[in-house]
Amino acid sequence: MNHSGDIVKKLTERGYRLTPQRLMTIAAIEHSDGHISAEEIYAQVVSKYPHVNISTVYRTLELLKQLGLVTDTDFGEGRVRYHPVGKGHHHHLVCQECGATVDLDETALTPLKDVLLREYGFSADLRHLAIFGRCGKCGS
Amino acid sequence: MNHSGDIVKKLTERGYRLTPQRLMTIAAIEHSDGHISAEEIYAQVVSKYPHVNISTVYRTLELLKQLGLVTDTDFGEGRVRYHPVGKGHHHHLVCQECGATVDLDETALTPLKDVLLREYGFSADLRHLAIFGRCGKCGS
DNA sequence: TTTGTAATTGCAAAACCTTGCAATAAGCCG
DNA sequence: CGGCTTATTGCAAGGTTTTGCAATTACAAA
Repeated sequence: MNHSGDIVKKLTERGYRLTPQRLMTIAAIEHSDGHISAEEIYAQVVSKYPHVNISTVYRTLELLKQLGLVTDTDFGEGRVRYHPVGKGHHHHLVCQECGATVDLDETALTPLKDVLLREYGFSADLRHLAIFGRCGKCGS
Repeated sequence: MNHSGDIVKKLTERGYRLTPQRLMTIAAIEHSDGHISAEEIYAQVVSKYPHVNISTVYRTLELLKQLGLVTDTDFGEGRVRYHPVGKGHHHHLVCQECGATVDLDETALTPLKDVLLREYGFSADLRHLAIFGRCGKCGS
């Protein structure tokens, strides 16, 4: 498991510049509970660096996503939430009826990943998914 | 397998009103190749009924989605594409490197669906998914 | 430490989708 | 057919995210 600072290290390794905007965006993600929205990140960044633009936050998030350092997940809230890959791998079951969410271990998706690789030669990026449906309490 | 007209039938059965806006939106979906965007639907509707508003198209799509008559799938294009459920069930593997997409049979997701139901009592709505990753040609 | 260069940012605008509200019209009933 | 009720629509505004472009700045190299 990675720890705080890993994202910064990987950015420098790959030759990306360490701007204050990027550092603060990364800090917000790493210090979050692991499911933070762009707006929430932006609020934290602005509180210490008022003239930062939210589009810079979005561009940093896009970069981190491309580099495989964060995942973005749509929980059906009308906005996406970000998760540092280093903070552990899991998925979510989201009930569309009552809104309840249950964590799902990474291994639940492993068989599917293996089948896609074996039968289609396709390396699926199945990280931090939100799977929608109906939970037991809400019936079939 | 359903055929054209099924969506309209189900709407009336459930007591929804058959407005011209809805009928034209439904026709556009049913006559499409099965992966049509809201903007494309809207263009078709407007060509015959110029004063229709795109928010009405979106509301109809949301309704059809709730009723399980269409699926909406994000292929990573910045907009969602709609598919009439009656036109057959399948998924897509989308290569994030070269953009190639491969169809995947519905059955590939059945084991996962079964596990979620058995072990979590969760009835997952795994219809017409886009699974992102890297295809064989683009390497692991 | 200064300079040069190209990556990065801020800003403004736009794309996609949703929502509140008053006006409209579908379908029921007489 | 005509009126009634309430679902549905159009409009305008707003939320989330992306993008083009000129200005800025991180970092490498002198």
